[in-house]
Amino acid sequence: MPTATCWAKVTCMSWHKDRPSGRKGYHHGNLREALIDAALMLISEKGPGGLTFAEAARAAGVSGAAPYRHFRDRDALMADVALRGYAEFAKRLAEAWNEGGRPDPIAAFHKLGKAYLGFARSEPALFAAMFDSGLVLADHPEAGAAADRAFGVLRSACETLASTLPTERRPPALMMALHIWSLSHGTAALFARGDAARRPIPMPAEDLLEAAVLVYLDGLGITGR
Amino acid sequence: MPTATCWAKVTCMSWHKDRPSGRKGYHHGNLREALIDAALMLISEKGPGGLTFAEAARAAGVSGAAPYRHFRDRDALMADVALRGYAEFAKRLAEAWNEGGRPDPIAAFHKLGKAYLGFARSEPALFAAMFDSGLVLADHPEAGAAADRAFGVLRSACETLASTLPTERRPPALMMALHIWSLSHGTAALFARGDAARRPIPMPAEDLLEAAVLVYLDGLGITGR
DNA sequence: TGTACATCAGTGAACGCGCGTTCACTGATGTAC
DNA sequence: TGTACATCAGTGAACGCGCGTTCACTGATGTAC
Repeated sequence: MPTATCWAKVTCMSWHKDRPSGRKGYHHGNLREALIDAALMLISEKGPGGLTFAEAARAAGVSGAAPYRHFRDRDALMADVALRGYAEFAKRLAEAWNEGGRPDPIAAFHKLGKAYLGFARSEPALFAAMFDSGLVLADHPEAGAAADRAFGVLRSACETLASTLPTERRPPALMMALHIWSLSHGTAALFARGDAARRPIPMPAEDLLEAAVLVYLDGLGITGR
Repeated sequence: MPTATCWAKVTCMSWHKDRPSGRKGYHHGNLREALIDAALMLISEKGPGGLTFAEAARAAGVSGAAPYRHFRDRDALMADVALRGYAEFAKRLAEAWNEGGRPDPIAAFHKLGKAYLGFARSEPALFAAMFDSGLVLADHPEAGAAADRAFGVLRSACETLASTLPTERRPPALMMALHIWSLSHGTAALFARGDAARRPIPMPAEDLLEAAVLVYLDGLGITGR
């Protein structure tokens, strides 16, 4: 499976069967995707601040005016990257939860956490666009909706786990989901992100998070036995 | 007590008794502090990417060349802001832990969490310089040392709490500290930060974090009774 | 099937702007005597 | 106490550069007939 970072490139190559090496002649063929791909490269190399319209155009091999056919401005490009990030994020979380779902919900819950960290590690540019770009989700409803979908996966997983407890000891699923999100996000942002801002720790971030989730679930009375 | 954001301004005003309204004549008197103060303002208004050498000079009321007397480049200025951020952060965490320390360590532990969130909320510019500026701590030993001091407070608090348990049920303090840091940082970065990137939730972030810490400590067998 | 035409996507030249950086300079401060 | 001088901190003009943005344009594509 291609990573999201190279997705646009792959898409560009396969967009038209007769255009296997990308561009041919006057028209680019798939500039929008190429710009997003360039944005990912720039963000992962220099951080969200390193994304400029001009350099994205250069990386895509077009003139500086061409991007205006596809994005209103730099912010619109960043928002589109973030939107794709949230969509891919939601997809991966849903896969992690659904695949290991039925037999053992606690194991699936741990897979969900690993998917969170795995996303931060393998897609640092998307992660940065989503969480470090200063983008205000309220200004970008589509991205906000994708983010809500991702959170929805987490929340329904928490509902499933909570429902294994008798009602009088059952925690609110929303609270539980916010707790797990905070824990996963803190671990990812501090110790698992795939860029230079990662802080080194003497154990895999996955182990750290799994231990924390175990302790937390234990505190709720969800022990897996 | 003045916030750190206005600290430089206060310092500038009181630096020389005979210079109550700041600058007087050719020399600025305290430009270094004024530049840091300007940097805080710019970061809180436009994010870490919005900090430029030129605009900081303008905000401090000096020519564009003046900052070079005090900082090698923009990065050095950002690093100094982050250093101050970590120092102030460590100080506030230590105060929170020490003030409510003796009688009830669990209450003090919750105060520590509130201090983390309070810092993110009241000093968004310092918080962004520390965690969202792309600064690599390994390149700035002083800032790294201040960050280590902050983490040290958390770690010794965890040691105190862990030592209330019998040795066979005692968790490693390092792991515990990393868990609490992840949880606090995730909550702060997602729900408590004092800028536009904060995500709205239907309860105070402090309550959310306190509940999570309670559950977590419960999971470790630290119940406060 | 061929041709005329509308539409689309990218060109390249141009402009203003703000940033980073250097430079010789100059006003203020402090200190040696 | 006064004076000469070294040092320091900031000036302002200058330069190159890259970015954002607009514009009339042009080559390619698709479609009506």
